[in-house]
Amino acid sequence: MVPFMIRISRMTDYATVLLAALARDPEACLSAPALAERTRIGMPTVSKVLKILQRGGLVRSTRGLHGGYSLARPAQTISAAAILDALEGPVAVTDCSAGQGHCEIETTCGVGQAWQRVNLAIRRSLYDVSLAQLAGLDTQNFALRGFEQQLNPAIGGRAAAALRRDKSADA
Amino acid sequence: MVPFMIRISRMTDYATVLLAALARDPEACLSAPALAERTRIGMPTVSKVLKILQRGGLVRSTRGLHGGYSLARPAQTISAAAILDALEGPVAVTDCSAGQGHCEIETTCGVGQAWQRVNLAIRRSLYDVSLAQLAGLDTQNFALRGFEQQLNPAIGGRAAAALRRDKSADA
DNA sequence: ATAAACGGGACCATTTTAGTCCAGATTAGA
DNA sequence: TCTAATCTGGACTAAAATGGTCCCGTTTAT
Repeated sequence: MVPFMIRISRMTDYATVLLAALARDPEACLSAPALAERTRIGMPTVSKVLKILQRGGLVRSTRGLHGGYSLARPAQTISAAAILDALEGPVAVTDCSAGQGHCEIETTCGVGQAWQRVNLAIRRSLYDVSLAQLAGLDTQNFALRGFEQQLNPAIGGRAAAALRRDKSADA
Repeated sequence: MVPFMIRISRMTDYATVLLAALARDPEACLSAPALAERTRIGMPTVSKVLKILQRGGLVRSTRGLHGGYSLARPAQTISAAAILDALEGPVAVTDCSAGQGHCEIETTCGVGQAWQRVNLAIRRSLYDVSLAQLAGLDTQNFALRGFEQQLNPAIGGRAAAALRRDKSADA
């Protein structure tokens, strides 16, 4: 297969597997041990990842006896970008773009700006893949378009346009 | 600033800075020490990165006294993807997609396929940014369009257009 | 009360990354 | 031919990130 450039951390991988499992049982409240068994991922790890997803607002948790986890919203409305955000968090493209020091080279630092463009494009494509698709539940492409727009206008279906606006605003 | 998801390793960052410096002096043959001074990057590190770029075919080297480095081809024809490839090398998206073991979960492994799509989209956008743009030398967008298409028809320059087509077609 | 579950975070081992250094090969110029 | 400047390859170490485990406190149905 073609060489790839983006490395998804193993934790993120686990997250999608777990989310996929939840997506398959939308109404159920699955406990961490139950999910560990279904996914064959180590129980402590499952627990850890679910906690992260909970903080990220992607899953809803119920505590106490018979507690467990379920998706916070329909699988079609959870984008790959949202998953990545929850797991990897905001990451700067280059030290240069985030930091403020040692960048006293003449024109060199027009560099950062072009990477921005790359990242926006990437982000756009990430918004166009839903958990439902990742889980293989939704063979229809780009299903989340309408949904996400409705639920969260800030990031939603118009993500691409919004991002493009951001870009020019920041530039 | 907007949160980003892709982290570019520091080495890759250095690489773009070095390549940008070379791009600014297309005809010159700059030595590693000279580049180290211009970029304020540590000399040993500069040397290391340049060696990698040489192996990756992005830079041509001249040995011996008065030796040095220069771009192997015009800055417009070097894509961000090529730089990433040289530095980071082929990386699998998920362990799942590369490995063969421990993936005996039922339907879970429809997962890999959707990530592929994400990665292709990313790759496409990576092809649409040239070193010239990264270096801030080419304010005109998508300059490598014709070039790279000519060099490698399989991945060529219509990437952006193709991307746009993908999106609107599926909407 | 109790047992099963989530929540937060400390903790360590392993891997990856960054950066340095050295010895060998190459070549222009004196 | 000799020398000095340069690239080439790889070994090596220190630091940081990552993956994974464990513990203890809180919550809650029975």
